[in-house]
Amino acid sequence: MSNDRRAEPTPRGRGRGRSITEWVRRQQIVEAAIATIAEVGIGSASFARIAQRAGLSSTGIISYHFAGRSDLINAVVARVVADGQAYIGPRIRAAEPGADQLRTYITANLEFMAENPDGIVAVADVLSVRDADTQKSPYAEFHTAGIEHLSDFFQEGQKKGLFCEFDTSVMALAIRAAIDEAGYRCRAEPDFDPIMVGNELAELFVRAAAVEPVTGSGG
Amino acid sequence: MSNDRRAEPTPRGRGRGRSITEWVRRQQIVEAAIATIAEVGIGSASFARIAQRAGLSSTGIISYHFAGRSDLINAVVARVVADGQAYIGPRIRAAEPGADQLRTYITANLEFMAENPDGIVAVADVLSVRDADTQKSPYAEFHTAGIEHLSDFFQEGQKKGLFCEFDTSVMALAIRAAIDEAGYRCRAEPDFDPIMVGNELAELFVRAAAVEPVTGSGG
Amino acid sequence: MSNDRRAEPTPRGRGRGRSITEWVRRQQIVEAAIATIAEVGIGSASFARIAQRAGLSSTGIISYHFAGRSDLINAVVARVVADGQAYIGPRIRAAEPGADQLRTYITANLEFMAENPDGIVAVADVLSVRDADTQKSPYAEFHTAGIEHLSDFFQEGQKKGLFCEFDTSVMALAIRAAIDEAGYRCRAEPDFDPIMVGNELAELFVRAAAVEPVTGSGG
Amino acid sequence: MSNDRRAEPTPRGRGRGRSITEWVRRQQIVEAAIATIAEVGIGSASFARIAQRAGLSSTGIISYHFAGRSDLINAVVARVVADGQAYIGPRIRAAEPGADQLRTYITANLEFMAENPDGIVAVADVLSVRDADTQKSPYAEFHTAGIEHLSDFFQEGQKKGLFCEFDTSVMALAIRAAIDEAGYRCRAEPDFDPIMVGNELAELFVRAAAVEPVTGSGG
DNA sequence: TATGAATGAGGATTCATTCAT
DNA sequence: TATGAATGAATCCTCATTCAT
Repeated sequence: MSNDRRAEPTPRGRGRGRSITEWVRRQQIVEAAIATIAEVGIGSASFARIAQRAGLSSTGIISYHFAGRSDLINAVVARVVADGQAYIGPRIRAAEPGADQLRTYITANLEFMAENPDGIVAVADVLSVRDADTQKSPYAEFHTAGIEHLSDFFQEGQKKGLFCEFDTSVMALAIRAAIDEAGYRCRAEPDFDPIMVGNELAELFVRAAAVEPVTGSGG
Repeated sequence: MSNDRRAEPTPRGRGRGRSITEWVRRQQIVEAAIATIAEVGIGSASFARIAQRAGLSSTGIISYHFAGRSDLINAVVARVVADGQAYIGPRIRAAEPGADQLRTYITANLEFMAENPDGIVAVADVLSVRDADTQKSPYAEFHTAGIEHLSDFFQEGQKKGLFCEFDTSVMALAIRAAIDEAGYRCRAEPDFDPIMVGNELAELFVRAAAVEPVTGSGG
Repeated sequence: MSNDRRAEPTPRGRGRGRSITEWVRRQQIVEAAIATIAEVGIGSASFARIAQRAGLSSTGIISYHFAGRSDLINAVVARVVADGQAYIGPRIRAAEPGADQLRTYITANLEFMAENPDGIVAVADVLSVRDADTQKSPYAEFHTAGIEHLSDFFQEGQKKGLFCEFDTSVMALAIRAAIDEAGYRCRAEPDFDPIMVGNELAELFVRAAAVEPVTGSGG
Repeated sequence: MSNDRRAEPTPRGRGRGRSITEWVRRQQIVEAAIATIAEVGIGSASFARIAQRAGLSSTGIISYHFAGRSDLINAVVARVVADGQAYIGPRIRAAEPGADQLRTYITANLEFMAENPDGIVAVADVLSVRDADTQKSPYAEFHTAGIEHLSDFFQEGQKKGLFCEFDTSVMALAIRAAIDEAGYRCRAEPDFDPIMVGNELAELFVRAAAVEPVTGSGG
């Protein structure tokens, strides 16, 4: 009847997982959304398709658990980012500062990708969407946050003499772009070998960032 | 989303420019489409918006000149790719084989981007779209073609000893990804300086591909 | 919009207040409904909004206590009408027959309105709703009952020579309409002074109904 | 896909009736809307029902000709108001200032109503709708404009000694409310005789507004 | 009794496309 | 060729209601 502000005595928004049932449903929907986006693309990932994949009998239930499309997509990104950090973080912290950490960052990303290709593809797809008004991706914060983090990592490394001189944000941009692009390939090309590509990318960027000629790079 | 083979009373599809008016109209629409996609994103670039920007009074005219949405988008990609090749090709051929050509490839790409940001953004956006059925980007051929071309370039270079050993397709992938990502930034961030980034990226990848330690970066 | 006869496991409909808790809950919901309708209008007064205002955590509880939307709205009207009669009735009975009672009827209505604006607005709003099938307001009985009562009052007055000749139902209609309209204004216009308007309306209709030229207004 | 601002190279909004076809369709839709609102009420007058009554095969066509629900409803109100003014205006101008004009105003309104009951009911219904946010009727301007006009009429009359002293806005409110209420009755009650009621109301308010005791009311 | 979750119908609106002018 | 009007499928979302707990 009207397009007024919401009014709901129900979960919807960021219902910090009040009940366990609700949390399970949200996860279920988020996972279905990830799979759907990865399969048909964000542009075709309608509530109907997501509900269908989740085995739900109605799209209304998605609207019930999420405040709207953006809320769902935010949850998708948050989920993948969280999973990724849980996977990658420890590995990086276990690596030695400098080239080793850089290598680990890249290879861990691609390993995670190998195990979770849908998530990576879905997020990359989501990030490519721009709002018609603001012209910016509403979900870009995760992306830029990741890149800035990487940039900081290089800056510290440079201070410690672990890396040569270069613009750290450009380096971060290039690495992140390569990883994301690899995500697409991972799904599009059956032959794509993420582990191999990870190693190659790692050596590539280690060469580019190394403080001095990398003599015996990989071996 | 799918629809084919109809009794076509008139030009439509690839009507290789029946008349000159027809050709002009197609160009006009393609340019409006590029600007629109660059501005609001492929997901919101409806025929209505494109027609509006082109100063057309009806969306029907787009359907008249193009066999469908895909046809128009193909034309968009083809146009940008052609423009890009016209800009970049000569510069590369003028450069010396090896590192210099690589530098030129990257910087020329970003120079082109600086002069034609809409095109780059539009194409990058278009390429992110996947067909719901095939799961593949219907426009990806241009992309993969470009990458394979770049990969071939490295392979030849390696044969001639101009580049060190690395997986050429991974290197090509990384470079292309960095350039495309830069395209996004170029539009999203007002401070983004494509020329500077081009130079940085060029040196970055030259270091990564160089046959031996790059001592003096630019010369 | 239509639905009836179901196996009712519990109170629901007119369960004349099985328990006291039940009665309290119903009152609570009815009051929330009145406030909600008055605020956002009958068209936007969804169960969700009403439940929210009532501090309930589920809309299900409304469905539990009321047989349906109509049942709730009926309760709303009944409640306001009852409150109104409790307020106005004694005042009228205390007044002298004829013009004085008429004055009292009108001013008491507007006094009640001044003290209970939500109720009046809500009811006026509710009465404006018509059922899609029957084309009649399902809640109109209260309205027409009120008007007929007023009409009877005038008829008796005319018999006793207290009022001049006029169509009593038209007079009743006009008075009731003026009072209801005042209700809307009361909420819509911050400056609206129900007491003043009540007095003005009272004199207006006394002039219109008086048996002979009204010389001194209040006496 | 997105809820962005419109983009349309087509009529939609107030397309001041560019083409004649468009104007005809708009009229057709407006008339269907009036009939539908009058029949099932504003709350149930969905685009689907209106399209059905108008013999349209799709609700999309309504969205095509009107910028949205509000635009359509505005057109409904504007149409009825225009028709009403065209009917009533000349009659009032032909009447003599003072009581005669007042009588004419009321009777002409009810005559118009007798000939066009749907319009009156529809508008009254529309005006009863409040926006959930602003709490005000988005279409109320016509209403208040009409009342203010009437109020001015009385004020001038009072200056010229044609009417006795009373609050002119309260009088205007009462008259307008009575007329609108009559509109409802006109549809709800088969026996309702608008001409008779018009005459009764006219005399009623003439008595209430007359400068001195009205001896021979109608003659 | 109360709750949260689920349901499915129905809401307006946008979209690419078609077709008679 | 170009236009405006029409189409109907598809979009997200809200709603009152039901039901197991």
